[in-house]
Amino acid sequence: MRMTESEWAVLEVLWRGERLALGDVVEQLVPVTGWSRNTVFTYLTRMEKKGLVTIDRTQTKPYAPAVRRENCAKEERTELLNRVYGGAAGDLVAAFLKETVISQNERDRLRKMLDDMEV
Amino acid sequence: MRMTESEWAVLEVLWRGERLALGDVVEQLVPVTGWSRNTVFTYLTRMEKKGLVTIDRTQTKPYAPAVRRENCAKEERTELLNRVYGGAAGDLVAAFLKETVISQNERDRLRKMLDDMEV
DNA sequence: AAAACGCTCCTACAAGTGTAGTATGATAGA
DNA sequence: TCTATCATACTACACTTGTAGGAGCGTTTT
Repeated sequence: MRMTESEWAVLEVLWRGERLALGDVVEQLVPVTGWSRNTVFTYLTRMEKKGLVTIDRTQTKPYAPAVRRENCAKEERTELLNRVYGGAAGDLVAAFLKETVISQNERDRLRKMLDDMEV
Repeated sequence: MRMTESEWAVLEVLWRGERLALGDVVEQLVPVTGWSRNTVFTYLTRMEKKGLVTIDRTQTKPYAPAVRRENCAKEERTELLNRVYGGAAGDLVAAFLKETVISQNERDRLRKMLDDMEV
């Protein structure tokens, strides 16, 4: 299931470190989103139901992510790849390369990755 | 605004060619989605309101996309790039390369693109 | 202790999405 | 021409998402 941008924003905060108290989450999220404290709380509890967040109610800092960032990133990548490019990764990568400026270093890194794929 | 998978599916059909009659859309969409004819119709009219579809009610084949596939693909790419990678295209491309098998030809093409970016 | 503040819970409500059913008019075969 | 089918329009309804408000409870600060 695709995540909304709001949910991603919440997780982004949780991914930044250890368990957090509501106040911590609010503090980091409000400048970005402008949400009220209750809105943040609602997101957290709804996301618990969906298995995106864990809430350990015995702790003073109950909130933590229930999913790993890299897994979510992968799902998002795969979803885009399949839906928009029918799985043709070459095309997708080409599109990104075409429209983005990538530094010398990055280019070298990518070239190396391509080379390593040989055989 | 992000499009849902369902909306993408509808557009995918419209992008395949010229104007279509409802029956045409239904015929191509139902095998993939299993939706009822009415559901298809509802999507089309709702998507007209959102500016995703044009309906020319004077024609026998009234339905056509209102947006170009490549533009939508670009939006989706950009959205992913920014939300998940904070704009770092190199990382995103690297992630795709790492997890996907890309043919010899594709690799050459991508290498060439990287080379062409020099200076 | 009374006031103030933070946390949790419950409730709410509009807009958007998924998924049709129904009614009505147009059309095309039988 | 009668009937079956298609298209369009309108309506519906549950669920999700965005965005809180209020009530009750524990804690900290006067």
